[in-house]
Amino acid sequence: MVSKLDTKTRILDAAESLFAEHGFSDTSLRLITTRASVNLASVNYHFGSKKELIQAVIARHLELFMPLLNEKLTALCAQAEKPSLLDVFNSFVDPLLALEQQSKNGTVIFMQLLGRSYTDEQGHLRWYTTTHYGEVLANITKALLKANPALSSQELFWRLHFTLGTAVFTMGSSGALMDIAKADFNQDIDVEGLIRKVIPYLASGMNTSTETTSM
Amino acid sequence: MVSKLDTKTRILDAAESLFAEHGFSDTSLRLITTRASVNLASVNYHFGSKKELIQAVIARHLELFMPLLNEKLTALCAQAEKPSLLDVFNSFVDPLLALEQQSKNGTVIFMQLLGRSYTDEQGHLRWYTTTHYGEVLANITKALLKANPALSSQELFWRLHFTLGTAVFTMGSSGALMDIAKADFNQDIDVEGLIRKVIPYLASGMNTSTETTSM
DNA sequence: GTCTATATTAAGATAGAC
DNA sequence: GTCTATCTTAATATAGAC
Repeated sequence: MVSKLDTKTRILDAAESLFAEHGFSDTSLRLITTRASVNLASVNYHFGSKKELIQAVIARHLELFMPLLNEKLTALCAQAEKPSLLDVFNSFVDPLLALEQQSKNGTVIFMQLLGRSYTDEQGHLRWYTTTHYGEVLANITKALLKANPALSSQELFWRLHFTLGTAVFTMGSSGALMDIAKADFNQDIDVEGLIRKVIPYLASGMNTSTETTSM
Repeated sequence: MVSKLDTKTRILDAAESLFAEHGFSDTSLRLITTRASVNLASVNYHFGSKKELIQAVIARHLELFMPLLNEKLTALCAQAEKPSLLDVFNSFVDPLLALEQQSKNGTVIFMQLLGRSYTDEQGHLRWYTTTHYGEVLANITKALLKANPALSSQELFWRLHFTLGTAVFTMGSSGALMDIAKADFNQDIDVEGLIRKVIPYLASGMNTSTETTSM
């Protein structure tokens, strides 16, 4: 079985890139099975329905990403009495880049799926994530609070979602953004470069004081 | 003609809220016409196609929002030699809130449409906006550069998109976020409150220096 | 497990009477 | 301008042979 990837994997690979590119609704099973070079009926045989295929695609990424992130965060919290916000956000870099190895463009696809899962009708993601990875989410807030103890849990809640929005939108449209950067500024930047570019922005937002400051 | 809104407006009103809620693809013409209490065929009579209806919905918001924003920005640039970043971002508040008067939940719907226009396959928006409102976009960058002259045009490009991501995501999912805030923190916040809460975050990100800083 | 063939449903769009 | 009725296409899903 070294020869070729099995049908189930081929479907997952094709589905994830098409979902990320066109969204869930605009990606038909015919499109998926054609790209995967498998029979149309095999999706329902292996996954039961399109809905369950969507879940499987998202789950495959989360299963790789979440444990890696959890490791990094617990290590950071164990080692540093008061980590910097940059340290906390930098903990996301390796787990995100690890997705590149699982599938081509894995990092970008993962972020696009995150964004679509939040907005598209199929917003099961929030529920799925919190029930399956509640511990990791708790560790994220724990690390951020160690880095910035002045944050109230309310403020942390809001800023976490501001952060998520920036990250999802930026990485999700990274293809277009990198193209523009190349055309307008002759700037070559890859996914890792983009991640490292957005992190200071995120850290700054998480760090700012609530009061109206003079700038 | 004081009695009832005309068919065309009824369709636009129904379509915009459904598009914002379910996305373009997941909203059928049948759903729209049912909610608008008009005949199915009237969409094609008045707009030609679903695609053109989508454009019309977006255009109606932009036509109200963009001139208002332009006024604020030019006034700010004329009046202040070096406006603060908070001043620049505060210029968006009134134009955004003006959308509330055009249609119920207009502000949130507008931001949701912005987000969907960027991600959904129907990403004509970037083209439409730049060709129709290039002057306003230029004034946005002009104001930001006056407020933070240290920004290179490259950095400004990236941070503008970080900003857009935060705003679109936050406002677009504001319904869910406000519900959670109420349930978890007993915090009552409305759309204007949310806008005012995100602005310091945006200003901070736009202000931060590129260098790795100690935090 | 994989294939062909087909059932079923729902979508966008239009013709033509009023 | 508005309505009913219908055309055409494409989607998900399944039955049943191999």
